[in-house]
Amino acid sequence: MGKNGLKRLLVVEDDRPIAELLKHHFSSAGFTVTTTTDGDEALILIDEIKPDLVLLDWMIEGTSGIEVCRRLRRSAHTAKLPVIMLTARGEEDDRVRGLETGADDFVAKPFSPKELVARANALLRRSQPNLIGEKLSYGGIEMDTAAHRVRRDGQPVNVGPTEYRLLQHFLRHPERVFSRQQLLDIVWPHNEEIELRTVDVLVRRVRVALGPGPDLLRTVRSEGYSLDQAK
Amino acid sequence: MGKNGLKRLLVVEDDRPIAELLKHHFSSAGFTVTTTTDGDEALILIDEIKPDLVLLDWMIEGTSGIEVCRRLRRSAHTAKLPVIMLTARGEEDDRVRGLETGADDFVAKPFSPKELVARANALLRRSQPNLIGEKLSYGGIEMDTAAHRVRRDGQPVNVGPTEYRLLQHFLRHPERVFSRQQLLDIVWPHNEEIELRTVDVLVRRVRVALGPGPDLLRTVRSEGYSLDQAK
DNA sequence: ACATTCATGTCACACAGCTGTCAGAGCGGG
DNA sequence: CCCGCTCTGACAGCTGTGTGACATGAATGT
Repeated sequence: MGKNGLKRLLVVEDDRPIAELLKHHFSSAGFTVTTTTDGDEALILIDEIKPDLVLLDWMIEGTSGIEVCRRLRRSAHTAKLPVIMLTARGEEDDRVRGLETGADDFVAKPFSPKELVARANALLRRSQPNLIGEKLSYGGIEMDTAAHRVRRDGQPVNVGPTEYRLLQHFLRHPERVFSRQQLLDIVWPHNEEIELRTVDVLVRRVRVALGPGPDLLRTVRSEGYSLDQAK
Repeated sequence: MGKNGLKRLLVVEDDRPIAELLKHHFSSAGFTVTTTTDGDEALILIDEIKPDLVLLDWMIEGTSGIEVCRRLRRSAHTAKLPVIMLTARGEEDDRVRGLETGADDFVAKPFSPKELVARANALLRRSQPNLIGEKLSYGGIEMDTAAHRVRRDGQPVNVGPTEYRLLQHFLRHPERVFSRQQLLDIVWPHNEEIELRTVDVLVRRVRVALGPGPDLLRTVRSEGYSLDQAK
């Protein structure tokens, strides 16, 4: 897993539009996405960037998707690397063969990007149990997403649902400024007709909830807020 | 994006009443709206007016909506152009196919104009974000645009928004002289009716903020300023 | 079903920090 | 030594943010 809780994803897909589509959706879902169109390059990239998950098109240039998957399974280093296979054909045969080669999941085109993201996250949760109980921490704040619990310096912290999501987002992307609008888009399920200033209030509530000690939610005037130790 | 922050929108819809409805609502929401009923004409218009967003009906004359979308994605120039698909049918199949072709969002008729506007704005926000964190540095000054933070020789530097933008511009173009007028145009959002001398003051404030040590902001008499190590 | 508690979004007001401008002093080149 | 340009400190106005209170609505417990 990358820093900041960002999940690294490698997309191996030679249909550029689809690759772009995937990149876009997975980026939005909090993945760091690398793409390649070539099977051999994929194997090299996997060594280099050590992704947490691979999306593998069935039919690609160079070494075929199915072959890439086999090789991954053969090497101890990558034997457990989660792989989702993509195929243009929806026949059961392919599905069976795909899973036989060691793919963890198998999605037929056309697919729904949302569903694919959901499956990817489900797979990550399964294959990296520490993800289901994601342990986020920064500057003395600890969040256990499994227990849905937050502590600061060991002391329990009480936050409401929205405050929790806000804090979680900051913990996943520390030391990075988000505008009020971005936070609304990300943290609020239905962001329509919600005042920007509401974010201020929520930030304050999180601050209060976190109790005394250094204020870790830095206000960046005219920009937004960030989770940050340094004042 | 057009001047005045007006967002250009192209509506491709052959049901005139609906097109009018859309035009009306999006105009109210601050969009400059162009409409067409024909897919082929849409492609031409997109080249001409370079919209920031396209609303694309599924079923239209000429080249179908789905095909228009595919072509947009194929061309590098328009590959990232945000597209929202509209369809009369609400079936998941269409939704999947719509997204597969590269549409960024998909709205089924009948739709709520308000919601559509909200989604359009959300999409625009997401498609033109400053997500990448630039690391700028020069002569001991470091700027992390993601964290919105500046250091000099490791020491945190406190600057206001305008000073930040000024410094950022210098860091992006070091060792290069900019006139006061140029700096006003670049750094100031609304540069109307602002005195040239004001730049002097801002430069000074940045100098002060950068603390002791060599003055990296070189005054070029009767020309302007530049970020420069050599005195 | 009801009562109660909790969470949430909004507002009004207070406050702090930022911003643009000015006038006078300082500086450098010719 | 003079002229033109730049630096500096002060200041008033303004924008953006912090804060407490409140009404509403959802969730919870009885």
